[in-house]
Amino acid sequence: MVAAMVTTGTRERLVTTAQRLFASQGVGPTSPRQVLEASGVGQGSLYHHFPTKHDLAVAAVGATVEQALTAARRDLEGDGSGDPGGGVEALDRVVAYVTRPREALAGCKVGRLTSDQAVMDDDGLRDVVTAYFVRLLAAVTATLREAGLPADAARDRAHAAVAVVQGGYVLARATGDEDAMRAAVRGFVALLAPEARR
Amino acid sequence: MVAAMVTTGTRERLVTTAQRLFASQGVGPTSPRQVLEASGVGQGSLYHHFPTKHDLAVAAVGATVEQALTAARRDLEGDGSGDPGGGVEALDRVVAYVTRPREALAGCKVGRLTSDQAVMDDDGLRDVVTAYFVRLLAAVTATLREAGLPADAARDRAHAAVAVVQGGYVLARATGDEDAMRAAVRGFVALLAPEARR
DNA sequence: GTCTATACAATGATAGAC
DNA sequence: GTCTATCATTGTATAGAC
Repeated sequence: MVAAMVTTGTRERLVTTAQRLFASQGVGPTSPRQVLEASGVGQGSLYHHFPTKHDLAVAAVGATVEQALTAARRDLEGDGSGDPGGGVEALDRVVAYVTRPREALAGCKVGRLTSDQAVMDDDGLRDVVTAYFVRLLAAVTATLREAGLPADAARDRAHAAVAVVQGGYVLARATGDEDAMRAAVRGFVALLAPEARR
Repeated sequence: MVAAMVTTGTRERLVTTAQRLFASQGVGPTSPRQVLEASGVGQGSLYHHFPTKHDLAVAAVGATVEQALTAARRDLEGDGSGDPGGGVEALDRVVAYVTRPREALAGCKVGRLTSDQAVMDDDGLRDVVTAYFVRLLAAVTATLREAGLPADAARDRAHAAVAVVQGGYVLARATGDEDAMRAAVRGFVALLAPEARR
């Protein structure tokens, strides 16, 4: 209970450094050597805390996924009152989620991993990515149901909403223009909530 | 004029093999050695035709992009008559484009490259990817204008349409479920063309 | 727990014979 | 144009001292 706060240790530094490198280069192309050099720890330290690259990747990708999911839920959850009008209306929360400013040119920290062969070939890592999208889709679907959509429509539109964001990242990176994501989101929102209060 | 047909040579075999490997593993993770072994040619042959991996990648990615663009245009172009009713209506052609059956679990052969650091760090390769999406977006935008949308709305909805397809690939790969792409597309089409003739 | 040194395979390419 | 042999570098660890 006393030592619990002092955890800005080597292990944590390795994880945050790995998160940063994974986000910018992907998991496959990032070597353990790069991580230890960028974090300033020695060879032995990394392999003490994380015997293999897989172990480091699970820790770093897991942390990234938790952070991303937390951010999405902040957008999507109402005030819990259940009262229409008690918080922001459900459809507006979905609009808030898709329109949230994003670093479009960097790509989605999680979505990009679906093209990372080192991730998809590793059962443990792939499961972390799968769980992220399953939970994200469930949250968006629930919010759309709250907005009054029937189950099938809610499910399909939730998939479309998340896909527009993911595809927006792809378009922004491909064209080198972060407005490409904004255009995609605008096009979708105009259809989903034509009267959206902006 | 005589020799022009006999071109099922070593060079072409290398390109098609590279296309296949790039599509399944990405460009970065595919080694020249894998390409020459899979195509059955010798070390020297590959490096004779393509002095560097970059040269091989430009040829293979360029071919893939041309094929993808040709397929998209087949969906999007009318019969050229300009007559409403002379061919399939413009909005239906956009619906045809987004609903075309795709190997969702494999990911988009071009879109995946935006997460491939080896591609994005190479000016020549990145330009090929950029050109693909610029031309694809232009084609979808033009078709939506033909459908009667004003310029801004056509541009935004075209971005949304292409993003839904790209994001559909991401969702399908992430969840391991090819229906995820179909759900995203269905959700989008229900909004874009509620009365779509299916 | 952390450090330096080392091992061993794969990558991307070159050399030079045929 | 194609082949075999070779090479320098990087990736992923392991060994063993402190």
